[in-house]
Amino acid sequence: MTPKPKIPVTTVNRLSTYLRVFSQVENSGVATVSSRELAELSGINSAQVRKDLAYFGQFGRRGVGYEVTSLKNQIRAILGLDRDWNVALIGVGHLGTALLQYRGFGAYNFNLVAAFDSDPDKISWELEGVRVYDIKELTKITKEKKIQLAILTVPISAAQEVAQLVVQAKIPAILNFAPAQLSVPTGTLLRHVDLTSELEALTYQLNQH
Amino acid sequence: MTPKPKIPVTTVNRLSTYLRVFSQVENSGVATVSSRELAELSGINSAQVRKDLAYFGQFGRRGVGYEVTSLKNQIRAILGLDRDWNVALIGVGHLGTALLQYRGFGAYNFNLVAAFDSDPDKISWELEGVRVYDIKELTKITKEKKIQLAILTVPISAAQEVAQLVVQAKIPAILNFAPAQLSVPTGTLLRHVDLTSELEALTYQLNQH
DNA sequence: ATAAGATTGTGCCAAGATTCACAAAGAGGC
DNA sequence: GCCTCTTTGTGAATCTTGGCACAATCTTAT
Repeated sequence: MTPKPKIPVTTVNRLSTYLRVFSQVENSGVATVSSRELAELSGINSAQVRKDLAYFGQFGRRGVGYEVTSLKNQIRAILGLDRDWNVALIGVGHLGTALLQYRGFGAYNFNLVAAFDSDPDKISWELEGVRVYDIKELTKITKEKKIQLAILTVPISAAQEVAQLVVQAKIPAILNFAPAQLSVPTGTLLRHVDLTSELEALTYQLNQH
Repeated sequence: MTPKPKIPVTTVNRLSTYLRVFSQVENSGVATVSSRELAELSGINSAQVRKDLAYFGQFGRRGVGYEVTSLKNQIRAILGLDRDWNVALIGVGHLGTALLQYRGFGAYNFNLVAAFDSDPDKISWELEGVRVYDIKELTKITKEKKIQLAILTVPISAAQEVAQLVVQAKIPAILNFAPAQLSVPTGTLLRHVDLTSELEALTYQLNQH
């Protein structure tokens, strides 16, 4: 039914940046903001800003700019942040524990509703109000708690195996922190955050003097 | 003197992926690998793989493929991983502490040689063998320990201010985990990892059914 | 009303990245 | 030595993304 707009992936990635800038601007009490100001605050070209926003509708007013609060809410809706998302964290090691404690996730629309591990010493613990379940219960708990996102913080050796369990449990999206190349069926969304490769991109450039 | 090859940034980002795949393949004892196999394991088009690798030299042998161990070392050298890098972690909160404990960094060529914070309760502590210094000592310790990379895990409110201190201390590269838009002078390298925006990219797609 | 000033939305082109497709080069069998 | 098979390296074609530049639209002042 929709006119099939074909939004570039790069545009979607930038929406988060705009959202961050809007929150910042909103706190300073400004009511409207122009694409030029937005460009300065985000480091993105102003024509790019206008084009990105125009993909989703005509949000601006010529001669004035964009109404901060209204556009912030529009972007939130586009990103699906006008509702809550239930998140599971799989792998309660160092990184997993830190993310459990990291209030950044819980703060907005992401509810960490369950954690999973295979280590009997960790199962049944409660960390920051989140219960740790046996990974064997993943499918059952996913249904019960309506989990829609899985954050993978398992060791590299277990990553592909656990990814398969996530797919079987019908969780439709994975954010993978394990430094492994995962293969999932089309239909499952997958994103990869690799701390080491971020550092490597920096050392590459440092290495070129 | 070099013929100025102009490597696309996207290519550099993929080198880390190839490196990961090579380590995996090497462990399974295979001596050579073709661009088609590499493509399957990495999810990247085989012509892309060949072109990426060809930017840096003629590493393959026609009819055979690429020699795994040799090419792995070549890529490591290109990324600057044939030598060690001294890393400082700034901001010893939940996420910072987790990264200190995360052996993934130390494992390869990244030596976490110092941590910094402004909280007197944390200063002088030692976590995982890494001493926590007062942020006021950043310039001094940077010189002493030859720090080349800074990982920023400070609260958003302090991020820009701390980034300025890092620049003043002449650390040439920053990996920023704070969900803030930092501005640094050209000459300082900056990369940004935002966990929330990664999740948002997923909810956007989930939201489109 | 009208004019001056600001700022959006977008057509168009340039730059960049990806993929195709094929000649060149090596391997291996006979 | 020659034929077949494999696989690289790369020119050309295609697709994607970015940025300029300007007409269209709105605001405000007089």
